[in-house]
This record gives sequence, structure tokens and C-alpha cells, in this order.
Amino acid sequence: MKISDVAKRTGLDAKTIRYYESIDLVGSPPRRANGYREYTEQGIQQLGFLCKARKFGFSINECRVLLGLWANPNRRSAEVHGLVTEKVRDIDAHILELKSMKKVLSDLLAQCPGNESPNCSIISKLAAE
Amino acid sequence: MKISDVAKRTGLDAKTIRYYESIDLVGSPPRRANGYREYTEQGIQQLGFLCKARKFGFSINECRVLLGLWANPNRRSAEVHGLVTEKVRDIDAHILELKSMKKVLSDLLAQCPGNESPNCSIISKLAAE
DNA sequence: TCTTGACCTTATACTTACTATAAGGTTTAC
DNA sequence: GTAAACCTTATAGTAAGTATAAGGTCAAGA
Repeated sequence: MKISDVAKRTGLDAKTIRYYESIDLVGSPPRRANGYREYTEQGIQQLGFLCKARKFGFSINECRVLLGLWANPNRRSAEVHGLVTEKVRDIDAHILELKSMKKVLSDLLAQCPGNESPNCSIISKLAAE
Repeated sequence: MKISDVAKRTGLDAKTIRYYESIDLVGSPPRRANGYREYTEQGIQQLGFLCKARKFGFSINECRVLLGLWANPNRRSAEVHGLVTEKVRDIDAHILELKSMKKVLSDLLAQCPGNESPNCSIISKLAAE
């Protein structure tokens, strides 16, 4: 299967697939006589796995670990569980930070007239010592 | 005032201050005879403004606009209001995305035994077509 | 057969917002 | 006097791609 078809099937962009190969996140697929990449089912599965893992918020390096666990028939599910638990904690922290940012901005919005006048509590707040 | 003192006062790192200068987000301060940057009150205020705006989630380019509005006595507060409204929308969208990621991962966690066995619903889900 | 457009290839630069490093000059404190 | 703690610049690295250039290949239509 050619790279563009793999892209369609896995949900990754062809450029992203080449990028993943360039950083050795996935191995190099065999080539056709003309130099085109010819993907095997195995390679395609791996790229599909990566697309989902990235969408779930795992970094490239976390994806390396996940790929290893996936490939390892002797993996301990506890390790996967630990990784995902930590990721959920990260997400929670991130959500809290965003909520706090949102609250401050919303409060400021309520005080800014939003008209033709230059007086603006938002600008004042940002400028305050 | 020297850069390290400005860093302390504004909350920015000295390296970040030099970086902001290098991308023309702020102007170059005057220099002492020995070449050290000597900040004026005006420059310090601007950097403090930037530190807060960045913490509120505004990108560097949005900060450029905000700095312009701050400096402009004829600004329309409606413009600031619009900018911040959009930022709050961005934050909301981001929160929703994170929540959805969290939900999927939490559901998967509940199904993964998290023990010595290799069977893991998380890995299976990532590998699924 | 020719040509046009859609592919494929590589290498390189750009993006965001810094952070780290190297290599050197200056100031301050003991 | 010297060592630590500053300051300076330039350069490279980070994450995770995206964009561009410059070229080779392939399939379809006139």
C-alpha cells in the first residue's frame, strides 16, 4: 500500500508518516523498485495505533513506550495502567489551569464596557503592578 | 535597573526578556557603558504587562496587539473585549477537548486490570481498527 | 505520443515560545 | 586577589509537525 492510502486508512497525514519514520518512531517500510514506500499490514497497524495514541494526548516519547508495550506479549497491564493514570492526572491539571484562566478572563469581560470608550478594565488589570 | 532585577520584578526570566527583545516584542532598552541593559520604568511596565498577558493565555502575537491597545489612548474597549471573548472561547474549546480525552482514558482505565497479566483493554483499544 | 496533473522522493527551512550551551567580559563579595 | 555571580552574544535544541523547493514517476485523456 502506498503512503497516501496508508494516510487515508490510518488518519495520519503522509508527511506525518514520513516524519515518524525520520525520528525512528516507526521503522522504514520496504520500497518498490521506483523508490516509493510500500507498507505492510504490520506497519499500517502501527501507524493507526500511533494516530489514536496521539489523539489521546500521549507525547511522541510516550508513544514509543506504548508501542513497546503493545509489541511485548509479556507486558504487565499494570504498566499501561500506570501510564494512563498519569496521563489522566496531567489532563486534570491542565483542565484546572484552563478553568482558572477562563474565570479571570470572564470576570474581566464582565467589567469591560466593550464600546467606543478607551476605558477598559482588562487592559488596566494587565497593566497593574 | 539591570535585567535580573527586572526579571524578579516582572516575573519573567532574564532569558525570556532578551528573547522578547530579539523578536521585537519590546524595544531595546538603553545600555550602560559596560554594555549591560539598563531598563527604564516604561520598559519594566511593558514586561510586567507581557508576563500577565502570557499567563492569561495570550499568544505572543496577541500580546503584540494588546500592547498596541494598551499604548493607544484612543483604543475602543470593544476591541479588547472582542479579543478576550475569543480567547475565552478558545479556552472553552480546549477544555472540552481535554474532558473528552479524559473520559475515554478513564473509561479504559476502569477496564484494564492493572496487574501482572498482559491483557489490557487500553492497548487493545489503541490497536483496534 | 504527448502532456497535464497527481502522485512520490529528498532536503531544508519555518513554526511557537522559549531553554540550553558555549565562550567570553564585568562586577561584587570575601 | 580571586571566585562566584553577574552580564554579553551567537548558536543550537526542544515538540511535533508543516511548508517549500526541486525533482522523479505514473495514469489518463487528446
